[in-house]
Amino acid sequence: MAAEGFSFEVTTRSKKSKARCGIIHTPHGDIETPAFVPVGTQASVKSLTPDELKDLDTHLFFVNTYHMYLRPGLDVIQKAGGLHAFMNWDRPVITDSGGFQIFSLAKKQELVKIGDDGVQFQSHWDGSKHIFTPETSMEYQNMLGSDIHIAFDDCTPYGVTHKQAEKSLTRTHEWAKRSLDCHGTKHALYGSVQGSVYEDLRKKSAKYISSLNFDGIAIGGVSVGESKAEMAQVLDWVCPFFPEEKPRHLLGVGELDDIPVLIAHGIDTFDCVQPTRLARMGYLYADNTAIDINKKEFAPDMNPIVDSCTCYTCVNFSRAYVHHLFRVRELLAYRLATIHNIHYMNTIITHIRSHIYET
RNA sequence: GCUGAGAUGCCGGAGUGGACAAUCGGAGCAGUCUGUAAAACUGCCGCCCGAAAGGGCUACCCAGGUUCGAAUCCUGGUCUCAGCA
Repeated sequence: MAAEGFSFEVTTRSKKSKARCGIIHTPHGDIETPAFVPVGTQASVKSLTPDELKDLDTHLFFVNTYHMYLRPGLDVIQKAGGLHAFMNWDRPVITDSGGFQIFSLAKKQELVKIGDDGVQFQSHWDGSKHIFTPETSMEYQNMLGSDIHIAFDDCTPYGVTHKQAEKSLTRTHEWAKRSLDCHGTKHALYGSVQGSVYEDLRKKSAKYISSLNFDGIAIGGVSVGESKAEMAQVLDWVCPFFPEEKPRHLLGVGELDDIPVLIAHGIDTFDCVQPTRLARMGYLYADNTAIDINKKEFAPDMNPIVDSCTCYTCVNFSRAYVHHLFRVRELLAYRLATIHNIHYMNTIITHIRSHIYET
């Protein structure tokens, strides 16, 4: 039984690779795949308005349940009429389960305690303690009303032993089952594949998650410190097990050079902080790399960031101007940079899509 | 002109006899960033040698002096600011 109003169709398959084009249908509209999914952790893709996101041809973005739960609080979002109404975004939204924060908050400080039943978080705002379980994560995501939910999982850091990864994976699988059991069909739910960099665990996980009645597959536990070769290998192991008719989301990946690789593996959507974060640091995509617009050499440079780029930033402003804005820390800098980087990402993907159509 | 305050590295600004090449900001320079505690973080930041440890040199307005030792104390300059005439 599929989630209400949710379906996926593959429209084209590449003959050269596992790449495919498709459409994810959701109650808030369609998502053409492959697609880059910008991250808007706290119900905002930093510095952009929803209208700007739409103009960039973004159809789906990523919000974090843990962050929404802490602030503004789910009661506020419910009062607003759900996440979509709260943010004034009428296109689809995908929410994270909170699973990644186990990894992320534990990395720097001990803000997290993991047990088999669930996880105790200490709020990064005020230190107050909160418990997330598969059941509460599903409940919270339902309260948010996002279109795609992710099962509660345990993301292992790079360097864990096989034994640790196995223990964590067992937990993730139990949590996957529990997530599914209590979730309902009002929204789509993706199961999360883990297993670190171990072939047997990854394959086991891919097989298991594929066997359950999820609406889609999420691959987690990558881009946590392993090499790009290792990441590609994980995709090699895992992707053949996935049902063709289900969409696959790769969690947290999306550096420029990752894109062709992940698409060739048959990934349909992928989210990543990198393009928007780099933008805010002044790193702007150009010629398949990023230029640091803060550098002095750009001070008198009257060219656009990228000559051929048709984004709002490149059409209207020079490198010199964007350089200036960053140097004096004007807020417009972050916005113009973010617009450019998302546009750049989307342009690359559109290009790859058309390539898949042709082959 | 009188009275008072002060002059510190690119800038702001600590330090008021040894632990000072000099706290801390800012600027500058370099680097990091992949399900965002990120408009963040890290390093360098007098000159020379060294990968580093470390060593050498020149330094806290100028000129003298006291002292084993001075950015710090004394004398005399120069300049700046505030108040009063």
